[in-house]
Amino acid sequence: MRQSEASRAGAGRAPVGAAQSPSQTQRALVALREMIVSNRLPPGSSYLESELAEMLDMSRTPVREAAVMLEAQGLVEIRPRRGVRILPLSTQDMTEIYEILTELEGLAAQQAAARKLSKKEIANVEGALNEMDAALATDDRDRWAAADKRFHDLLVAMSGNRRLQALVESYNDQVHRARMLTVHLRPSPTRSNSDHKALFEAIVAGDQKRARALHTAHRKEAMHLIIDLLQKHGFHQV
Amino acid sequence: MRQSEASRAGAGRAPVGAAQSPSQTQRALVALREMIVSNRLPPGSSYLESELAEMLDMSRTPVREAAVMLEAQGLVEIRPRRGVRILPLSTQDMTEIYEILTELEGLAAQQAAARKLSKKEIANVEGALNEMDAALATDDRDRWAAADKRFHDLLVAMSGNRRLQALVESYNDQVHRARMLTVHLRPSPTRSNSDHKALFEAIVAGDQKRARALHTAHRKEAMHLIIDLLQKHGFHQV
DNA sequence: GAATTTTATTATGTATACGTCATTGGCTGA
DNA sequence: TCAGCCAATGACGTATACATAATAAAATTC
Repeated sequence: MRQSEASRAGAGRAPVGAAQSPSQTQRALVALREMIVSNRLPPGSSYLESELAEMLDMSRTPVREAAVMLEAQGLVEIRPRRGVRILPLSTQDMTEIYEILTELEGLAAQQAAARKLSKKEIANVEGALNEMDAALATDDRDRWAAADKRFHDLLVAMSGNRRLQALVESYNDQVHRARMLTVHLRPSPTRSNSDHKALFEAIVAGDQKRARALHTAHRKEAMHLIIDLLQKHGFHQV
Repeated sequence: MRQSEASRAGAGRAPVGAAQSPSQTQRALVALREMIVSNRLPPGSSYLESELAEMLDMSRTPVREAAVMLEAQGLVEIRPRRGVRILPLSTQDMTEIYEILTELEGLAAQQAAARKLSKKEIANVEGALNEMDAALATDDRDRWAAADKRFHDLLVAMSGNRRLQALVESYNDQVHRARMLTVHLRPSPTRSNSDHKALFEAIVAGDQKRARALHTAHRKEAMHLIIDLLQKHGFHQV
């Protein structure tokens, strides 16, 4: 029946340098995370394990396993007999997360400044910066947000601390919805772009103190901007 | 057979104000984490899911679920067909974790200083400080380590940021083994105690900058101490 | 008519079943 | 003796089965 198709499709998909085998659990994890982050499973809504299993065309087992992982990441809550609930974030939650992110990314910026960056790393960051400028010129907010995310991801990767990278990614997932929401409500992020450039210069120059200070200030500002916007527009939860 | 005894025992145990229901998964999670951080399951060793299930007298399902959670926490690695492996930490790993911890606890100290602490909070911290002094007087290292941990846990709790608390706890679990190991190798932690007191004074005085700086310095020192000790004694992995 | 008890439904937690794939030991051939 | 192949064992991933507990619904009594 259904499962056999699905597993064959899954097994047969593996293209050229496929990672390992896309296990059902992995599929569920990726699919659910994507659906949550993209707001297709809206915050506050609940789903029975069996519903999700049917959605993803697999049995409850891998869905459950993925749900456990997502709960560990703070994206959902598993409530006995009431299904998997997509966690909404209050402004309080947002504050908690941004405080942590600010801190961790500040550390990343400092460590990145302490390193000797490769040509490729520099080129990648410059690519992201240019992309942001281009997006700004046409006021393409989604494109800008994507490039902004890329810039921050690259920066954290440059820290060389893998755990730091994973951690920041995880928390970014949690606030992604809110960020996407406010990116269309906020004023044009010209200031943000110049911040990024100054920060990058400090990193390349190896000025650790300055890199950290600039980044921390940048993030704090972004945090206040987002939280104020959410409150002004009456989103007490996202 | 076995399971029926076990489940009856589990269901029947729930004493007076029992949390929720001690599900098998919860039991497995708690038991495994305890065995790992206490070094009863030594780093580098591997266990088949079926072995662990037998150890804990339950089926593979809850063991697997708990293993997934522990993997998310970074304590184990699930290797297909090779069992659940207790992750050893290299000095590189220790460095990564301590860098993050230093940062997060520094933030916690700052935020604690920004708050008005309750009488109870202050009393608790003072209790831990006294306990450390007492332990120091008899050079009871295990007792000192327990009080030290309590001090740091209290401090993070005082930040008021729940996520920060959970995060720090999680990373502390990961380095717990190494800390226990070195606490017997290090010189008497008199310096540590005076550091703690100065830090606490800064927090009570509401001096955020100073609280953070003191804490960061304290943690950095501890990190170097531990890593140097491990290297000097030839532990390249723990 | 309302409240309470009883029954029925249903989702979950956990055990078990089962096919697949990897690894290991033996066997064959040189 | 050793390299390479093959078979067999076994662990895992995932599906399914099943008992339990909770909720919803229905029925009965005052």
